[in-house]
Amino acid sequence: MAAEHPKLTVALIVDAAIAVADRDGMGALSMRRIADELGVGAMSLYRHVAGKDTLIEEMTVEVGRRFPYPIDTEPALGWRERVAAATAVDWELYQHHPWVVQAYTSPRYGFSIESLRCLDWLVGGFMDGLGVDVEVATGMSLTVWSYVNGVALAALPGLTLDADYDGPGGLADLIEGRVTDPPPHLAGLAGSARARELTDPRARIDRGIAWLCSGFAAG
Amino acid sequence: MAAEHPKLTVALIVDAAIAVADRDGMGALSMRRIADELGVGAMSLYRHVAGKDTLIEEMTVEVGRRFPYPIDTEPALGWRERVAAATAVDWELYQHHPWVVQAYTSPRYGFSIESLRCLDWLVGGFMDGLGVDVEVATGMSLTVWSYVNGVALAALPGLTLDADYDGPGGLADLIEGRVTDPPPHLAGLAGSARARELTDPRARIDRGIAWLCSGFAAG
DNA sequence: ACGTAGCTGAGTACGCTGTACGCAAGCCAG
DNA sequence: CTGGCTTGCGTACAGCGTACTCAGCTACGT
Repeated sequence: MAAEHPKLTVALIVDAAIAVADRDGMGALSMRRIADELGVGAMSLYRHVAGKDTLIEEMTVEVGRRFPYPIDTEPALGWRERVAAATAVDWELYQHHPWVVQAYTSPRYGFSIESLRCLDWLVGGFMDGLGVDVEVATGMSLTVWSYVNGVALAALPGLTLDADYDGPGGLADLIEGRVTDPPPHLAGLAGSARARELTDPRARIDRGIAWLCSGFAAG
Repeated sequence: MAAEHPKLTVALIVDAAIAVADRDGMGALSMRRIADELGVGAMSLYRHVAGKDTLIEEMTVEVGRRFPYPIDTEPALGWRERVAAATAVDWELYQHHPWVVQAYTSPRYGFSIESLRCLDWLVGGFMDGLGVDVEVATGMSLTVWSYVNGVALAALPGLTLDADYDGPGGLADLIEGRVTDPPPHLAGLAGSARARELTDPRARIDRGIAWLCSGFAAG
């Protein structure tokens, strides 16, 4: 007590929850841990938050607000620049808060009003730059988002609690030559320096986005 | 024990676990539920399975075996056909066992030896059809996989237990005109029949794959 | 100044989870 | 028949989300 907690608002709870998730991962995020972080009883949180699911949704909205697309700061960007900016911002977000990738998984990608504004920004770029209609432009935008999410998700280090899994997966083992009797074509990857780029998520995103943009431009 | 259980092998446990996950979802998958399914004590499972994580991994391997790529049955397919076949098989797998998409999330995409064979098949198609080297071909294959996963993940109905979320997301609301004051470009989606295709995951996959293949072909 | 209504935080408790540990029963070799 | 070894089971523990109840403070009408 002793007036240690300013007031215990929902914003405070969301901040504490983000701190816990950043530090210990989504698997360690529990109402009791959050309450401990605030020096408060677990049930006190429920005065301000409906439940864990909605808390997580508010967490994703909050961190999304902290990593905004340059919608207003760079309004005149071309469609390729917008795609690059969007993936860069998303990637930065995932680097600072890996748990959001999982969070996007469960409550079905909020599509908050802010998300719609971001989507609209991408869509506008495609429409102006490529002359496509809204439907096609939206499809392109969603494709970019899905791809970035897909790569980020697969690249997540230890998502829930599986610290036993050593590295980035069997592909790295294969490249490093630790796989006996690899399939014929993939055998060529063993020891290849350029193949090591395949295990770098950021590089994978850029390559994939380049292919996608090439496909967009080809109509 | 009245010889009711044939023997309680690991295969039996995996089958029961798959049945539970199919019926009640990944969120309801617990060791006790699996044991009940088999008419067996919960701790008995641990004689044959190291833990829940490894069980889930064995489940994904098993369902993967049930939905094989047409590697041996259709060896002469071109690269576009291989991509189409791979996405079709993956999609079918996700339809029958939605929980695998989540499972791929956690234990960091097994990349079992069987997965490597599938990857190799795609890689071979790209190398033969487009004349690219192993590194590029592997990048293309991984891009396809990541994209399909990304779409499937976002399209999952109720992943854990959030039955409160009604539909496929705010985008559908926007298309149906249930969003007040939508962003400028996206406003054009309201009431568009063609926009409804944007909420169909299968169609989204095909569109995105088409753009990707176009980008692959463009070099 | 005082009574009171309402808000806030905390405690207890329930049912669920994964699983470490130890014990009982059956099978098979000697 | 006897001893080991395998297999299944029951108990127990720590942790989870959260429904319900109650104590204490705040603020306001009178």
